[in-house]
Amino acid sequence: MPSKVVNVYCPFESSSDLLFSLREEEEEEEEEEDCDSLQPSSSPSSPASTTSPMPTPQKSEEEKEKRRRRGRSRVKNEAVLHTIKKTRRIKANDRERNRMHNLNSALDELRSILPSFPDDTKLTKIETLRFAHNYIWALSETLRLADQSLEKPQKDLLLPGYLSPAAPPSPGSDAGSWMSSASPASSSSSLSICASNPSSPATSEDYCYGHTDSLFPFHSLREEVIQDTSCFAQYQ
DNA sequence: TAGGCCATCTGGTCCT
DNA sequence: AGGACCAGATGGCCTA
Repeated sequence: MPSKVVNVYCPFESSSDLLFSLREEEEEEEEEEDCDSLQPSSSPSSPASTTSPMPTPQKSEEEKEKRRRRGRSRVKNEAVLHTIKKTRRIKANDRERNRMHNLNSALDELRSILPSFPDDTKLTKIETLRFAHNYIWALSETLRLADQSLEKPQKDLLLPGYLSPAAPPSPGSDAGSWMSSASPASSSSSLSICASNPSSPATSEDYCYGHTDSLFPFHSLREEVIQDTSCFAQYQ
């Protein structure tokens, strides 16, 4: 059975603030437990009252003092352990937060080199990863076809115009075929629109959207480009 | 209002 | 032992 996770809202500016507060809290707990630790001497089940012979008043005071000290040190040890656990957790939380921030920064960098869509909505994490995958595939496919066309020039193999970085699709070109080739699956073909240099987003945008806004169903395309995972199979 | 996305916390596991 | 990584849980925010 999964334990219920309780999210604790942290109103503190920093871990040290929180630690300070925790210490105060623990000191209070400690005081309470100290009081408790004094109780057993009056308890009927206390070993002192059952196993040892009746102590003299002086000895009983010493025993009590010893017990007090033992109780205090036990509580102190528990409190220290508790504090150590808490500080470790806080440190681990900080690290985890930083780790996720780094991950998000990397995703932002990835987003920044991917062609953006006209509606300019930020890609979600999963969309970014899928789009990047498809984008890389489209670029490598472009290179492969370009190589082939160099090896077999002219009529043996015609590099589709839309896949040539030097020849982006013209407004009058067949948008349908442009979208439906050069992909492991016809449905993910629109990748080819992004087969331009990722390091030059402006060019990418020109290439991807420059003159084709009126031709291109970008919203459905976005779904298509990002969501299509069929080309994953090629690399699995 | 339901569902999607996200940030954060948390405990477990693996690695150095 | 401590840090990195991971997955589950939870709550907040936003949008259709």
